[in-house]
Amino acid sequence: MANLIEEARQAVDALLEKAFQKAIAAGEFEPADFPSGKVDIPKDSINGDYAANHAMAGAKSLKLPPRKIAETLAACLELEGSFFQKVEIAGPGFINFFLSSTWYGKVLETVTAEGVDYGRSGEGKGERVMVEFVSANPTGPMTIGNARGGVLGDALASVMDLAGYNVSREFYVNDAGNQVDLFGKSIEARYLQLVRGEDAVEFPENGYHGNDIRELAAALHDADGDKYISMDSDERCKIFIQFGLTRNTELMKQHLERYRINFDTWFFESALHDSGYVAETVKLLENSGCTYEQDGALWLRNTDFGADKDEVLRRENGFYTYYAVDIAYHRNKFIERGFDRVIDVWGADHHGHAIRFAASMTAPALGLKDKKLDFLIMQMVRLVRGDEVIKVSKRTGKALTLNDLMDEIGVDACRFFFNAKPDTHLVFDLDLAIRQDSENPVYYVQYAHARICSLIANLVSDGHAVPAGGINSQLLSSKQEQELIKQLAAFTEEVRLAARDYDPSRINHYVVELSARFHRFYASCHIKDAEPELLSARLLLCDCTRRVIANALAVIGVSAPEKM
RNA sequence: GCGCCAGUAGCUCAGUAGGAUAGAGCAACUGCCUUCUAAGCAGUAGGUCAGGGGUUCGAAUCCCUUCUGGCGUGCCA
Repeated sequence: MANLIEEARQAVDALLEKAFQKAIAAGEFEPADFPSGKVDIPKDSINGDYAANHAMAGAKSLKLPPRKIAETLAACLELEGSFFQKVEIAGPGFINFFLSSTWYGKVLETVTAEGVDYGRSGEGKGERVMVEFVSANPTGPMTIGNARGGVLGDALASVMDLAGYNVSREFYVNDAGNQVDLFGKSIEARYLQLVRGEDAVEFPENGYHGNDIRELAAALHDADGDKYISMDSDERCKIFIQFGLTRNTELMKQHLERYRINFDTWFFESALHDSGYVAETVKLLENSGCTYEQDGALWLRNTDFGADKDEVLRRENGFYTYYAVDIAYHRNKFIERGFDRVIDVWGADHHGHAIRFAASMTAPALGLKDKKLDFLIMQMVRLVRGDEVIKVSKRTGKALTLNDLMDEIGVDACRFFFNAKPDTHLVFDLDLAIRQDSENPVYYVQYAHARICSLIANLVSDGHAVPAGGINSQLLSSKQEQELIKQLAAFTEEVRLAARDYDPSRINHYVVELSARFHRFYASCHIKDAEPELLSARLLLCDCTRRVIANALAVIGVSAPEKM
């Protein structure tokens, strides 16, 4: 549960404050408050491992030039026994701290002691969080957009779990509404075409043209033949919808499992209708006076809550709109199920809705004042093949499915590739994806892991053992060794930031950098032929690296092979 | 029109709760395997951080503005 970066930062701050008080006592500074500065990790370690800007921040209150303040503070510092071995003054007045072997040793001890839990922190304080993601329409197979939303939501949930939140993953199944009716009519048309011939039956306008619809119709026809012909269309569609939704939902579960996503709950929209919860929620809004009737429909006066337009809750025909259902659904998440925070992972094509919807959720009648609703809006995936842009649409059935994609590039590459920063437009080149082999960074990372596993196995078979601790960390003195250890130490902090920013792609970059540092270490430091004490220390360093790569890959759902 | 997101090396992208000389991978070029996995390492070359203003000790990062691209602005979800 240790955040080693945070500990080092706090250590710098504490050392400086102590030096500051000492300087005042010695009459070097006029009495003043300790200037609040920032402790950063410089890009170039020539500027130290940690850099403090307190001297610049305190220039005004102390009425002294920053460099002078820095020099005085540095002179008063007591580094004996601390995480640091020396400081330097540089640039406009930075105080640069250089880590000591005490700290490097502590990092390896911590990783060893925490094992699979290394990276975990109590940052989230057990706050109950729901991440709702994918939630693909059950009217067809999942697409490449769901591939992105899937890893994003899943990895976000993992990162938040590790950061100490109590996280639940949910898939919302839209098994009601217009789209579902259209789905039924599409299957019906394909079924009738099977019986009466393709040209004898008209396909509904805006229907779902995908092959999966034909397959559903064929499955019905294979099983029950012409049995549904004589039936009333409404009744027939009801049966077809039931059949199609059940089958599609089952398929989505299978494919998501293959994609290594396991939802805690599958929540069905129909349940909100059947239990009267939608009606109850709308009534609540109606009673609070923030609705009005116009053109026979019931409207929510959303402009009262800061939105740019009002919304229809109930149509003239008495049916509730998706908007009303969404409000009910989110009220259910917070009120009935008690989540403190809900994060919805939505595509950018819903961002307008997200803004207006967030406004609606502040309606006092809903009683969600202390609750937090956040949206993780991910930009669209642009599908291209070389220079050609491929237009995808579930309706026209031209989409590349998630399952096809997993067949082509594998689950690991797929998860790694789609775990990109949410707010960048992702260009997915099919040509590139298909020949994505050793060019893919996922292999670079997996190779590092496999390399370490093999290395350790060889040493163990030579009679060496991974030490449980107690190594001489002073021996790990090369630049490559120290850079590697610093990266190991950063994992917990990286997880914290990924959770804070809702950006799990940070873990990708982290683990690529960690692997790079390992490869550099490996190329410059031999282990097998090192002196016993050094061999032991390096062996532990390798083992810790293996551990952290595995932990990081686990967070983003990518496998860590022992052999490649 | 208004709103959201983006624009960084030839390509794909890091870096954005202000920090020091803007980084990596791919592609190009040069080295390194009879010794722990060469799916690797070391090096060369590549930049008006879209343009312009501002804020300050300091701006790719914050503010304003222009341009370009994607998306939204449904009684679809």
